[in-house]
Amino acid sequence: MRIKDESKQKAIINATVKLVNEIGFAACSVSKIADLANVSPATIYIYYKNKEDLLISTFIEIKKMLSETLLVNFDKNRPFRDILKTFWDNGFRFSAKYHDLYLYMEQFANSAFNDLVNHDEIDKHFAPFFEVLKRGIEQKVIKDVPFEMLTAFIFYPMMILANSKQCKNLTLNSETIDKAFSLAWDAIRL
Amino acid sequence: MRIKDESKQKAIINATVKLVNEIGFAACSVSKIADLANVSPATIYIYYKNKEDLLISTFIEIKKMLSETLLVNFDKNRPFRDILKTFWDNGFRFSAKYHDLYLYMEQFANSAFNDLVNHDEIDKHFAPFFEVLKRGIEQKVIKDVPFEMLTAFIFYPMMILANSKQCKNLTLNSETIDKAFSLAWDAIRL
Amino acid sequence: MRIKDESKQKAIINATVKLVNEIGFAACSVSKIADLANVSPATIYIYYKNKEDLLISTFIEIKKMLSETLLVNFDKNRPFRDILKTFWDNGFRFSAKYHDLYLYMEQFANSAFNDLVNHDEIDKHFAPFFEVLKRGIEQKVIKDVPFEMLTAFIFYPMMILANSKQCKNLTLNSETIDKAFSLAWDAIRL
Amino acid sequence: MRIKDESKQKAIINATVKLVNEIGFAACSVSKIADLANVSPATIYIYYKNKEDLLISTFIEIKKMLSETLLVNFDKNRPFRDILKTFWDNGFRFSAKYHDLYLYMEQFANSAFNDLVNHDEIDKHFAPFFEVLKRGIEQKVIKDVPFEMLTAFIFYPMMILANSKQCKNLTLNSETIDKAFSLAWDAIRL
DNA sequence: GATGAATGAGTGTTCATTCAT
DNA sequence: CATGAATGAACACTCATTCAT
Repeated sequence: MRIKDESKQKAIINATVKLVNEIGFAACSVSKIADLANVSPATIYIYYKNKEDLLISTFIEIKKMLSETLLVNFDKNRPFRDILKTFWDNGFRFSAKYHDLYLYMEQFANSAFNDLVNHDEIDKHFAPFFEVLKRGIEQKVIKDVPFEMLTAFIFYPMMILANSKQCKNLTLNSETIDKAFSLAWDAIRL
Repeated sequence: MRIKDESKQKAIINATVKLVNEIGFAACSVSKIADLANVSPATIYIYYKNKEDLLISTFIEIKKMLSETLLVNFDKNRPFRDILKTFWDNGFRFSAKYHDLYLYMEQFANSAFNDLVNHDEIDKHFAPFFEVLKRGIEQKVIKDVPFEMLTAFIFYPMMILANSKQCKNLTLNSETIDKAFSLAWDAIRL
Repeated sequence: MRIKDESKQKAIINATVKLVNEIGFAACSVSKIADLANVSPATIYIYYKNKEDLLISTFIEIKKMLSETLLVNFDKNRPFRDILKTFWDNGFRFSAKYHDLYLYMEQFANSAFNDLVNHDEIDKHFAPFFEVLKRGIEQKVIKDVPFEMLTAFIFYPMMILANSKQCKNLTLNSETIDKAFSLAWDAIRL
Repeated sequence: MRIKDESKQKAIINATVKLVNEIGFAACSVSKIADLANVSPATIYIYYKNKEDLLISTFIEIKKMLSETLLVNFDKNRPFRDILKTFWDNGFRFSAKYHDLYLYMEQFANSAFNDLVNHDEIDKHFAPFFEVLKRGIEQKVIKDVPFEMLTAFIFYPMMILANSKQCKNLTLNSETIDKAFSLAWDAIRL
């Protein structure tokens, strides 16, 4: 048995991401992806059960990458604000470095496919982040409100600001990123 | 000649919104909409130039409704924080009252169709909101940062919190809504 | 009872002919014709039983016009060759003057609709022409071959030569028309 | 992978030709062709880019066959009249043997599709025929008139006479074919 | 007489997926 | 493993025609 060609799978994923960004989820078909990836449509079904599986797997893959990037330089012994700031900076770094992946992630998360994803599985990768928030509440550094309310003022503003389509007039640089963080921090700190 | 039956157009819009919420944008076809609206597919093309036109027009209609709802009880002479709080409450009221419309709006805004919309036209309806922010900055009540940064901490957290799909574990009531507002306010105030 | 608006009917016929020439029979729809004629699709059904009736009636109308034009200056007492030459010139005059009608006629005659036409009815209008041929045979001026063979060397070459689409490189003027007639005449004369 | 089934393509072409003859160009739809060919509509799009491509390719294929048939027994050293007579006989042979193809060709040539064909490409196959005419003029055997005028008295009468729909009352046999040729020859000879 | 609204049936084409090689 | 051929079902959209006014 030959081994599955990893370069082919990567080509498929890249094509998927690129195409979704170019023409959107609805217009994205398996054969168009195959064309762009320079493989046969049938080949895609070797690597993925079906179209849904391809789209979902790609999403999960990206989410994993994001969680890994977010945790770079994570040191739970540093001051609470600094830890959050590191997350924040890492998030923007990811959005800049892997912009296509980032936009795919957003389109996916707001599509009907999102309902089909096992989010508990994904949340595991973000566990350290939730741990930090939990300690922050316990140590009375941040407000004692539900997690979802906290993330609504940390994660989502970040996602919007990092989304070039939604924020056309805002240039992202270390200055604006810092500024934005001060808003996020003010929102949640006690 | 027969006169245009307004109830038909309403049925088409309702069916569109409902279907997008049920099965998502990508899976939403003209004939499915027609079936749900109890009209012939051809009838849809009397009221709309094509599928794109139907989806965009529906989006704009909803945006208009939202802007109108946001401005209820708007009184520019009240204290700045109160004005914002009124916007905030109106936003959640809209999301509760017209939940389907709200979810449609979100899916649309994150789809590829969003690029086809003339956003300047829509922004006009939200002008009073931007005026308020502008005055807030001038009067040194809120932080002097770009508009898009301010809305990222007011509008978008609201949209996330009001989106039942994204925030499954958060019950919205006047208490949580007030609490969330205090975070938004802390984010932007000086 | 109001009287049928003759100008409307003319507009419909003109639109039909123009559209068939522009986009061809297959692409020609009732609503497109209605648009071009500036009437409602329903109006067409006041004047014609259905689309087929419209197309056929238009064809017959044109054929009638052609037969009338062919008979201009017809004088059975003139020499046989002169009579034919008059037919010949009249034919080219018609094709030049009513070029759109001419091309419509050709497209129609070669389409499947042609089978639906009562050709005996049309042939009546061309009876004088056949009479002339008959006399020509009797007087041993032209070859004694079946009518259809004679027309194949008079009518059809004329139709081809007068069809700008088929004969792109041939300029029609009195000289070339005369020249062509000499070929036709040589073909049939004894 | 499966290999392209040549019999399928042939079935598609046959169905196309047959259907055009039965119901005409305008009424001829892809799904009807697919039904008659016993393939899925989608299969047609494996062999042809679209409907237009199918119709045009079929036309060109037939034209090529015709040109090959016309050139059977072609010997440029025989007397000029004999060469033409051989063309003439070959033409009628083709029209009899491949009557459906012949009628398809005629309908196509008089439809709007004809404008989309690259006629220079087709004319190449008929080059020997034009060569013969050219030599005939040079050797002062036939009249010195434009090519299009000559073909109008050779090709087109032949096409009409061979078209059973246009010439219902004329039986084609070697006698009538010879007779008709004498008219054509008289038309063009000096 | 004249109209635009309304439609079921159809259009050409693409879809996600499977099959044979 | 990898492929292009093959497909039934669906797609967005237009058709010829009728209806109510």
